[in-house]
Amino acid sequence: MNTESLIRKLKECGLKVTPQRVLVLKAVSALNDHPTAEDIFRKVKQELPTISFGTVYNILDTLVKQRLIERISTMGDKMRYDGISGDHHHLLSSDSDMIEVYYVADLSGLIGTYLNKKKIPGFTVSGFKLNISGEFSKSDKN
Amino acid sequence: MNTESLIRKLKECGLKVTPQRVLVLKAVSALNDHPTAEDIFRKVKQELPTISFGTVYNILDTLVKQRLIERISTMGDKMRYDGISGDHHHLLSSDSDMIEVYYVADLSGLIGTYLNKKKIPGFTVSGFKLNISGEFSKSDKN
DNA sequence: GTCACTGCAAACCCTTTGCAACTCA
DNA sequence: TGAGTTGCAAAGGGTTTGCAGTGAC
Repeated sequence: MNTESLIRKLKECGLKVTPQRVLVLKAVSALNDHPTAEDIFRKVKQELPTISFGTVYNILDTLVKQRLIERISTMGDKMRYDGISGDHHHLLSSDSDMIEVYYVADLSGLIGTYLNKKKIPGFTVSGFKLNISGEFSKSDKN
Repeated sequence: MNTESLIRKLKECGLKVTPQRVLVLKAVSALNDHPTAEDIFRKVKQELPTISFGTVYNILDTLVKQRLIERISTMGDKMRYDGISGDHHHLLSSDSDMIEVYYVADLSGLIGTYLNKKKIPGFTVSGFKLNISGEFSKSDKN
């Protein structure tokens, strides 16, 4: 995603546009493998060596609150972030904290239709994510 | 779940049966609301006041490795555990780390059938969990 | 009797916070 | 200019680890 549209996104949320924020947002988008805060920190530091860890955390928090990125839940200990937009679910490795994205429009449709039809008492659904656990075969990346 | 069957489960996994392990396993089963390690610690401490936090963590780790309980992923900062067996998914509150169980055999069947039919290249599915996010209405418990 | 487990406390590590300096609007 | 943001460093809090003592088998 280009810098201009990232800046526009920040402005649309009423956030001040700082180099740090643009770079963090760009890094989360670029690192499409659900980076940890540290991954993002290292990536941004390449272009802006003066940035601090605290700032990265602050910015990530702000971006999550504005729903520009997502915090995703994993089995692991660290938080991971997801800048990917659109319908996707996650493949989680059983024996490591490897994650991959699984795009499946029709599966989302299937579940969405089901949840719409079958109301859940006392709960209003706003979204859902399917975590599929299993094992990656060796040939796969990483 | 009664104590005998808990003990049997431990033995089946080749684990030494200690009062601490039995009580932790019992607590996770009894606390059906996805307790944190601290919840479990407090519960067990009622019956065994000498137990320590470290032991609870150690035992939880062991039980997860033996697949007697599950670690579940939440948006929150703390780890939560799930001793519930059987097909169920989770309702996650958007604005707190409240979790509830959602039993739906047919939804699981729906997704399971889909995943069986549509193979994922480079990945062998062993299970899945649907995280449904949204809002609980006030009338609901808590 | 042996070896694994417990209890305790310190270490660890990721994340948050406080505050002075700075900067975008 | 001034409200909001950054950088830094220290604090915080959940989890892990090391080790001596204990207990299950």
